[in-house]
Amino acid sequence: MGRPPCCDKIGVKKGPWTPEEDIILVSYIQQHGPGNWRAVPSNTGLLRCSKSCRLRWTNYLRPGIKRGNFTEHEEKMIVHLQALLGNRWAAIASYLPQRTDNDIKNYWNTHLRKKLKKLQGNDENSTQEGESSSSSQSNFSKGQWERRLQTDIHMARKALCEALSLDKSDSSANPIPAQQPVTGSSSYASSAENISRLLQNWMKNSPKSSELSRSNSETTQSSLNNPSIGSGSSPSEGTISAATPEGFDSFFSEGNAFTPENSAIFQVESKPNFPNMNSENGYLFQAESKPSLEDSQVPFTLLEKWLFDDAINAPAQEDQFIMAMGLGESADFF
DNA sequence: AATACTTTCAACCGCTCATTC
DNA sequence: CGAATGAGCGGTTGAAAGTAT
Repeated sequence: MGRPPCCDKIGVKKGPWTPEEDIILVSYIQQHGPGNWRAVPSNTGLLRCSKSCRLRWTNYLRPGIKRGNFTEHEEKMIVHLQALLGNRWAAIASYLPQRTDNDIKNYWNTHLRKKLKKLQGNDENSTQEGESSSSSQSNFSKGQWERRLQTDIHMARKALCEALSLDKSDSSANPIPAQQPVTGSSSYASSAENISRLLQNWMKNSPKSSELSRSNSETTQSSLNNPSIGSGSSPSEGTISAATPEGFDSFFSEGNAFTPENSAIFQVESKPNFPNMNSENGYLFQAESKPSLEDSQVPFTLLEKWLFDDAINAPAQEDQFIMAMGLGESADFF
């Protein structure tokens, strides 16, 4: 039996996403929620692979994403976590909820690695490494690997402890500032601003000029004109009003500037608990990458209990454990 | 102003693990 | 239980933007 293939490569569009495609995707997810990516291209008419849709959502459109310059604190976190976890960008990103793994990976490769290299270059007389920390990992001795393993366990304990403590208290009890749960309008707003900015740029140019600037926008335009999209040709799939030409125009007309405040797409209740999919008002965004409070209220398994108990007893101060890992010196990096 | 070179980052590719049938 | 497929991850690519000559 099995399932049909993810997506046939024929007719699948590649390359940069257009604002129109973004809107279609966001509209769809607003109504149906993230997940079931396989169904997204067929239900929206997007000529994109499901994988591409997921990537676009998680790396760019998802609420709570912060773009632009990394703060010094974020840099430090990345350096520390990279030293601890290696190139496990998803794991690192889980400690920086407003950043995507792709973002962190790019930032590491383009900025931090060079910075470290420079630093180590200045320092190389005293050390034999003289390479980036990632490449130097191959030189890890057995003891270093053991230490790293221990660190991973420590991190797991810590994360579990924090996740479990969430349902007892609010986020103010969170020991790691950057790990605040993505909640409510503020995080959402940053993403909406991203899209708003993107779309405002797009609006500055007419759709025609936008078409010219995009190599494959013809296909997008045709998808917009596809009557199967929007206006609910498939009743069970709901409607994507912004995806219709009329809806699209009115959606971005002067009076309907795409802002966090008035966008119908991005209305999000600022409750600490994220509502479930398909609530009365349609799907409201939830932070995908963070476990919901309900999720953390599952009964403890033996392992979780062990981790949790141990974490409580352990001196879990981040600085202490960073210092214990001999990484304190990397703080001087800045 | 034109060209070459470098940097940045969004997106793709291929792999692994999880899930479904 | 095994095969097929989905989802997610890390590495890599290439177009666009920026900078130097």
